[in-house]
Amino acid sequence: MNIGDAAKASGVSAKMIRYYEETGLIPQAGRSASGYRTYTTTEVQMLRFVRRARDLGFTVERIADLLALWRDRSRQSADVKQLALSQIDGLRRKIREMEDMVATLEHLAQGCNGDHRPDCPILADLEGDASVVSKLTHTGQKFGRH
Amino acid sequence: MNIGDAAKASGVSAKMIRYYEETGLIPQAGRSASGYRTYTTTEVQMLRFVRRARDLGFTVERIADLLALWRDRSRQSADVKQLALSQIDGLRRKIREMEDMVATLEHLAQGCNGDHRPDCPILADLEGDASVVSKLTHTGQKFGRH
DNA sequence: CCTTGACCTTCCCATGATGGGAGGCCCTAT
DNA sequence: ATAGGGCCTCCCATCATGGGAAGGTCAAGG
Repeated sequence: MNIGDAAKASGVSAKMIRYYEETGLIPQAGRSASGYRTYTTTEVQMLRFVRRARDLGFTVERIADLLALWRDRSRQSADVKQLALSQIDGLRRKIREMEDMVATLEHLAQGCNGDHRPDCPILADLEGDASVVSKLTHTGQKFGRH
Repeated sequence: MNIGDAAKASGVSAKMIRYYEETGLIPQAGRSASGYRTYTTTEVQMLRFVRRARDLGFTVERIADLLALWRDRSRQSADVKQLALSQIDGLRRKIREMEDMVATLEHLAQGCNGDHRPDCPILADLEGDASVVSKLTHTGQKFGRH
């Protein structure tokens, strides 16, 4: 089948299929006499694998590792599990960071009455404590304020 | 003060300060006779504002909106709050997506014994159901499997 | 048989936020 | 005067993805 059908069947866009091939994530596809890439069901399955792994947040680099293990029939499941667990760790870390942001934003938004008046603790917080700035500019000061 | 000190005082790297200026997020800095950018405490405060907003996950584009409101003394706090709430929504959506990934990965990892044997439900899941592939390749089939 | 439209090819460009580095000028302290 | 550190601009890279142009290919229908 041609790249368009492989894209539909795998959920990976034709653009990305070419990109994955170019960067070596997947092997080079066969070519028809006229130069069209051709795909077998096995190759489509590999593309689905990639797609699924992307959906789970793996980077392309990690997916290369996963594909290597996939192909390696003498792999140890511990190696696969390790990749999955470290992926979970990475996701959890990012989740925590974003949860912190949400908590801060909620706190700030809660203090903002959200009406026609200009006063807003959100901006006040972003603006920061002016004393912090002057303190920092004091250490290593070369120019006075002007 | 020069860009290096402004960077230290604001927590924004000199590289990024130039980038923000180039893209119009912040106004062009003044220049010394020799062409060095010079910064006042007011400008450093603006940089701190940007930095803080970045820490809260706002994109540079959103920060431009925030800065506009910051400068607008006749702003309505409702507008600021709206930006904050929509930022919270965006973060929550991403958090939910990642939590789904974590849940799936945990489920898969839990079923993987993680030993020396090659069998692994994680890979099996990524591999997908072969019947799905053949079903998809059947609809719109142009080439048989070979 | 030829046209039409859908598909494929490669190549270049853009995104967003950030960093690295080269080549060259400037400033200050020794 | 020289050394070192700081600053300047310009170019390149990242990561995964899409857009689009210019041109070749293929199948269907007139």
